[in-house]
Amino acid sequence: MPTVSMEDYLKALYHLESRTPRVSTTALARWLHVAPASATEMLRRLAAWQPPLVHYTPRHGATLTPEGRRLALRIIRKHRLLERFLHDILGFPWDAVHAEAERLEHAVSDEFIRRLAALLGDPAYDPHGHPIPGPDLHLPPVTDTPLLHAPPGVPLVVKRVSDRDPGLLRRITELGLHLGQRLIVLERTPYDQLLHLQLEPGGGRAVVGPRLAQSIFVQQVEPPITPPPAAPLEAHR
Amino acid sequence: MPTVSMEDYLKALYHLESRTPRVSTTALARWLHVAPASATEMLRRLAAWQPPLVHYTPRHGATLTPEGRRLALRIIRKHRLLERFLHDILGFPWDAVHAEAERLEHAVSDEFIRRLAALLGDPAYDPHGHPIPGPDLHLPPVTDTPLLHAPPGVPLVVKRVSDRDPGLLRRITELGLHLGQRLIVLERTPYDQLLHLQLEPGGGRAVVGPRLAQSIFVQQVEPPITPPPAAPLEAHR
DNA sequence: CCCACAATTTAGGCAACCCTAAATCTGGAG
DNA sequence: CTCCAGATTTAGGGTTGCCTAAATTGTGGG
Repeated sequence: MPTVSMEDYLKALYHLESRTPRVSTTALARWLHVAPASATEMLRRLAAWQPPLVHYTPRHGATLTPEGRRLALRIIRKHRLLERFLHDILGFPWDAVHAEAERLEHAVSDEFIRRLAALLGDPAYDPHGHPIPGPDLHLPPVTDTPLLHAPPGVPLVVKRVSDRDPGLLRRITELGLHLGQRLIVLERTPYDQLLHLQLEPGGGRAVVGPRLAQSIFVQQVEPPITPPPAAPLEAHR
Repeated sequence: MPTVSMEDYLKALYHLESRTPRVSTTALARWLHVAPASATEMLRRLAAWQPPLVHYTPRHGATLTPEGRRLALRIIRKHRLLERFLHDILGFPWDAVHAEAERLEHAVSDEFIRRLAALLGDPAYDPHGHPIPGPDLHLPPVTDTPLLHAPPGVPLVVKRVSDRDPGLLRRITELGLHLGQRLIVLERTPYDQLLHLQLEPGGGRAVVGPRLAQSIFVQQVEPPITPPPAAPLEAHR
């Protein structure tokens, strides 16, 4: 695999921080497919940066500093705008844009990105539904949840899908799912091993396993003010 | 300055070979702004490649092998298509596209270039008038000559300009010159120190020194047999 | 024909990445 | 409160580039 740059480490830290406030060396290494020792080395470098890009306490993980977060978001902006370009203008399928953008994001200048954003009409989301940080690097709040944890019986919309695994994206497409797709969770088998879905409109059916259900993010369609008092099917978490 | 990759060495060798069949270490090093020792090192590596990318005789310079030339042309194709894109679609001024393309050419995939070429309508020339190798890496024969050596008194057209020096490009623009510009060499002072030009139509005048005159390539207007290929899309800004 | 000088290569180092194998911590089970 | 397994870091190397300084070598002028 191609070598991983400092920028990739910042991006990875940013993504991982949304799950755990402190990111462990191992989690970082696994995310980037490098050896733990390589992650340690880079964390030391990032912490030694002037100004520091991470707070790093050996053996206790790391967090991005504001400056580190700023740099991470700049790259994420580049990445997602490039994905829009690759998809909308060059016509790449959505399972191919990630890998291509991954290489380009390190090569494009800020000026390039300014012009590209203007050309694309300052899009707010990438082809997988991830929000694109604005020029000021702001992001809208997250309002979707993994399909895996979505309540059954209520109408949902697909808002976002993970993009790192092309195979996953292809499977999602094959299931007839796409951004904006409406669906309802009909039934979940014990331990969330399988989710039975009804796609709307058209009433198609689909069954997804937990890995897929964790990679698809949905939102309720009629934003509920009052949760239905009727006893719902038991909710697993 | 950013680090220079193996691909850059191949490109440099390709360009330099059009001047001297055998390229010296020093010429290569100067072209890439690296120390001679760095060029020596890379020549050894390129010659040790499997298959060899250069024929290298220590102390007597190097030549590209067919395989090396093929790789060089692939990158040049990427570079020039990217320049067209940056200029025509993103609106970069023509003195800025080279530097940007220089970074991007190493990051884009072949698939990206296929799609980009289609989007652009398979252009034959980059914004500076350099021919773009086709997918088969073929190039049209060179039919232009440096303005410096153009005959006086006959109508000429600007066909191509060197692109490595943004300052030069800016000066060319300021002089009122652009691709397709018609002109006549009125007079050359001894030793080609200065060329007096008449621009047509409009009859403007310009005086250029030898450096500029060597960076501008022209062709006589009443073309011998072959009609000039379609000029690249509109002129730069 | 020789020798000095310019061109080139060699020697020895540095930076950013990577890895494996061998220490060394840390935290949770008992 | 101990002890161990897993997590992490350290040690020692590798690769692609780059550089300076010190040999070399080839060649053109005398």
